[in-house]
Amino acid sequence: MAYQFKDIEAKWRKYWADHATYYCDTSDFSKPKYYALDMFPYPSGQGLHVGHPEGYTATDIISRMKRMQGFNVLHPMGWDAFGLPAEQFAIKNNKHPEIFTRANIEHFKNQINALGLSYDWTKEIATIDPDYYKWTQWIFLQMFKHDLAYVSDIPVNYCPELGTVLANEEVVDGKSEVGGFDVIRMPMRQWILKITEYADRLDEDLADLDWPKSTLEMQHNWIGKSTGVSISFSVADSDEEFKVFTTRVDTLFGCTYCCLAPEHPLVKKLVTPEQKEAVEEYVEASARKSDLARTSTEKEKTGVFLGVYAINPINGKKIPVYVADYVLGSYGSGAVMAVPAHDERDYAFAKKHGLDMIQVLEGDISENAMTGDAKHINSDFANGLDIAGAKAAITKKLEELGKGELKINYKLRDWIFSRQRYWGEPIPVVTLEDGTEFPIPEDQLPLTLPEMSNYKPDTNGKPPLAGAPSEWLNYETPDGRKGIRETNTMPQWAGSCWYYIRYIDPHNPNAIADPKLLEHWLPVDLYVGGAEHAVLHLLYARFWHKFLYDIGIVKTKEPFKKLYHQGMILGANGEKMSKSRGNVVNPDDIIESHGADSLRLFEMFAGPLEERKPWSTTGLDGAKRFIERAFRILDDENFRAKLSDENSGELDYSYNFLVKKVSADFEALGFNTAIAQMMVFINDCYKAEKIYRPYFEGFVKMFSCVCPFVGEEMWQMMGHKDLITFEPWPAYDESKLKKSTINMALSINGKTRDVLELDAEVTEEEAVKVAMASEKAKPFLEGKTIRKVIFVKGRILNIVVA
RNA sequence: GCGGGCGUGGCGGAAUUGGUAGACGCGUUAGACUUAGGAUCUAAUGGUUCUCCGUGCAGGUUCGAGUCCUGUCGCCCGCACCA
Repeated sequence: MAYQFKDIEAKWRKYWADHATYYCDTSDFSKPKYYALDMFPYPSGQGLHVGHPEGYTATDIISRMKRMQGFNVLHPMGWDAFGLPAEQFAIKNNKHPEIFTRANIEHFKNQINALGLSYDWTKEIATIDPDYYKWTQWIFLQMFKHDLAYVSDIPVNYCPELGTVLANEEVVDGKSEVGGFDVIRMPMRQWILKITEYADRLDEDLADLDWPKSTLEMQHNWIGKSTGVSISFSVADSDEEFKVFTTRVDTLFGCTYCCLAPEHPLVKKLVTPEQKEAVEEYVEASARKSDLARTSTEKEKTGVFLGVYAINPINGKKIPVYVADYVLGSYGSGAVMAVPAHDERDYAFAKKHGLDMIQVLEGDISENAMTGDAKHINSDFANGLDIAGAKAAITKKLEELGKGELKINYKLRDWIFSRQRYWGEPIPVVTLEDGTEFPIPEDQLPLTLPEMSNYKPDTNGKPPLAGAPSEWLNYETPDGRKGIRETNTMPQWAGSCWYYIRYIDPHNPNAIADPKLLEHWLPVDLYVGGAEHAVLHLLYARFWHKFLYDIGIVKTKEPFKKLYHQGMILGANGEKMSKSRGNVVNPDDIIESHGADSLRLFEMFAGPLEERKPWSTTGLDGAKRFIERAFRILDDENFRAKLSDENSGELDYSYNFLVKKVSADFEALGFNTAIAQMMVFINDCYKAEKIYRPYFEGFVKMFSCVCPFVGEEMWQMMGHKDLITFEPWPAYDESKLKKSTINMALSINGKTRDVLELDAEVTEEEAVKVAMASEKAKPFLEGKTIRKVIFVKGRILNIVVA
């Protein structure tokens, strides 16, 4: 009958759906649990691309193996469904964004089901469901109550084009990550989450995670912990003082000027009348610059003298104070002490502005600043000390003077959590007439989005919800105080911060999830998704999880034990797939032409999961060919006749090695090599006189994890009534892996000269004897003296001659 | 500049972690079967002056190096004035 993939896939797709085959009873604790999670997709209008099935197939293979191994497997899927494209659709068509979003979800779900992924759809969630975002809002309220959410007028990344504020993480090169529009900095009233409060724990707990090194490193750098000293500089002839942060307090004697960021509040206060005009012009100019413009002038260090002087607390020296935009207002205290001799940036600034340079460490500063370690000079009591010693001595002195203290700073900043958008979770807080923030009572959740006639933000940054009906906007507290609802909404990240928790108990009306279930199912055992989320989503989710841990909701410190990033599938030409390059492959077309099993097999076989791999049409053909070769053994009567209930022993080694290798490789997500071994086994079956039926059944079980449709079909063809899904995972017999004879390399002076067939238990003397008789080795041994013999049993025999 | 990763046949990639380099697949070639096949099966397939040469390049350690060390070149990803 040949391999009719369309019929086979349609048949099992329907069967699995009708029978809810992959339902997971999360309250069944009788078996060990395994939680395999995919990063849930944003249901875009384009539908799935071929990158989606890659990660999804990986977790699906693991899920299927774990089920066979007797685990209770939770393998859910859902929708990260708030987002910009839906809002833009709403604005354009003046229709509710949910219409667009629900249609996309429907499309995605059909596509995903076509791939044969063993999701338990009874666990399906969407972040836009009020039953779901009720709990997103609930978590926010808990954060508010624990002082982790607050409102502030702060300079933010505002994108006029998108009409909203963006998080620092959402701004790339001064442009919005979505759309690539210009982003400017301006002060606005925003909700902020104190992620910095968790900076230390987010950093330290990275050590316990089984995550890609690069991702751990990225998070570590993003948090950017640095230890230094905060020093107070008083302003000469004034009561004012300002603080600077430095990691090189040892160079304090070399400080010849100070710099304030343009945003620093003291700039306006301190500037002298003579310098006022120049300074104000400079401050305004840098405010107008986008982040991109500010960073693109990397080499050029601009700044203006304020006209005032500060006192270096360590030696009482008067030094000039500048305003310069190479100092960031958002890091440390927004002010620095400048040591041109030992800091490259200060060096460049000092050269340009003709400022003094005092060398305080030995070394050459004629061309560049000297930033390495050396003996201190010109540093009074710190002379002769190295960096560490001078740091300690000067810090101690500053502490005695009351002018300095140890301080830890982070690059990580608090998370700007509000967006001037319609299509997001409403923030469940009301601003009362007296200006205070009132969290709405929990029994009033969910706070649902109101129906609107216009979804557009206004040009002043007023959110769309400001135009909501007054019944929605006006609020009265249970004790009769009046107020106006918050009209900002949460960012898209909110819903994805905790979705893995809701899957465990998705319909619970009374709690985020049943505590007993949470304790049993967390953490997630395996989490697979794109590397583009290495900082954003994964850092935010860890932050929320740690908060939920602190308030006793979850019992694990970290949400995701093991993380894997699937590599991107590139176009056939090795370039990134894109419409403009015309190299986009649509999974629907492949399912139509080759079938979902072939698509899955190809994507898993193409190369290591984490590597980027080019698409290959011939490779896809090859995947299908392999399925056909395996299928033929049951389908073709000549092959079928070879199946035997008696073991001829021919395939003993091949099969047992297969089971061992596939078990280990699957566990390590090494799917390409596992599949290669399956191919070897099928090749061996083709050569064999007889195929021992249980061996072939074992093969089909493992094969079905990669190709579930044809796997299930073949299982049925072998006469089974029950599904292959819950069959026990094959075992292997270690004793069958021992060969009686082995091929051992014979090398002379390290170069392989012959391969000897030897008894597996051969001794060194016997091996050497055989080696001496080798025709191939003879020319290299004749007339030589044996100096040394290296014999590694089962591996190699190396004879050193001279 | 800093951090992370990677360089192996015509191509995607293997290599028991220091022990026969090139598994498996793609492609190519030959043969079989066939009215025919771009289907299927079988076999061959790193290069080569037939003796060697081969894992980006140059050294080193070792009986033995794709694997370890030093230097160097190239590519990819992230961060980027963080004081």
